[in-house]
Amino acid sequence: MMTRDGCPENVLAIKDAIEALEGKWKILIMLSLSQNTKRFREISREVNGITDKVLSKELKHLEINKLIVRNEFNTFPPTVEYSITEHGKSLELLLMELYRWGMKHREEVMKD
Amino acid sequence: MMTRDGCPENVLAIKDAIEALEGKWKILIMLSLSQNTKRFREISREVNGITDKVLSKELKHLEINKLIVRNEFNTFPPTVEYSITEHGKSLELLLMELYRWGMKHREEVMKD
DNA sequence: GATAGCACTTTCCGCGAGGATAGTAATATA
DNA sequence: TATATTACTATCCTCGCGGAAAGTGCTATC
Repeated sequence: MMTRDGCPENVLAIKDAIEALEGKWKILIMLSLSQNTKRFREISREVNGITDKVLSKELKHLEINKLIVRNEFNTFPPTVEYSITEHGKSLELLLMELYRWGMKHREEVMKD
Repeated sequence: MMTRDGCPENVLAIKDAIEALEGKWKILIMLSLSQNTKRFREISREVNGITDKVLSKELKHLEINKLIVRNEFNTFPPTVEYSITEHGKSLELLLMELYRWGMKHREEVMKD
């Protein structure tokens, strides 16, 4: 894995994985939606401190990455529902690994 | 894992893990050092396009995170060696997982 | 005597992410 | 009649990342 020749293409896949998760909000939004389908305003209330503009952008990003789906009903005050896809659920394993390493990492860095 | 109550602390560990790896250069530097101990100029030649300033910053970041060690010899033209720590090597598994999910992710996103 | 190499640091600069705020159409409620 | 709600979009502004380029102290080489 960590070999010279593996560099370019492997790194691209790794970067794609990181990019799908990085930033201040994506994980929080995914966790919020992992409970169940939610509407825009519900998410914005749950994910503390996020602005509408940023939430809207992040949701689009997650949708393009097929981690969530958007469902629009043309009701009179607009109704839009967001839910996690199967692919989105497959993140759970990766998040577990990140969590595991992250914990080890914190211990390692804390101890002088 | 992806439960409501797990949110705050789990997310911190996950974010630490992501933060240790995110950005344009960290993974490339780690891959370069995973081969063997190297000097500043060697890394800068191998990691294509990085500037001295950024490389210097990234190396500091990696050192603080105990993923690499810096060894300074006070020779007349300065000699400094960087090498991977045991903790740094423990990244390999995580990178494998990121790679695996990243590949699945690319397939998923590519197919319409 | 000029130049190159090393491991940085410093300064300047541009761009983009993201925060704050306000606006939109349409309806229900007070 | 005024206001709240919904899911956004638009505008403005600030901050920080990261690139380009040059400087530093000292030596070895041409």
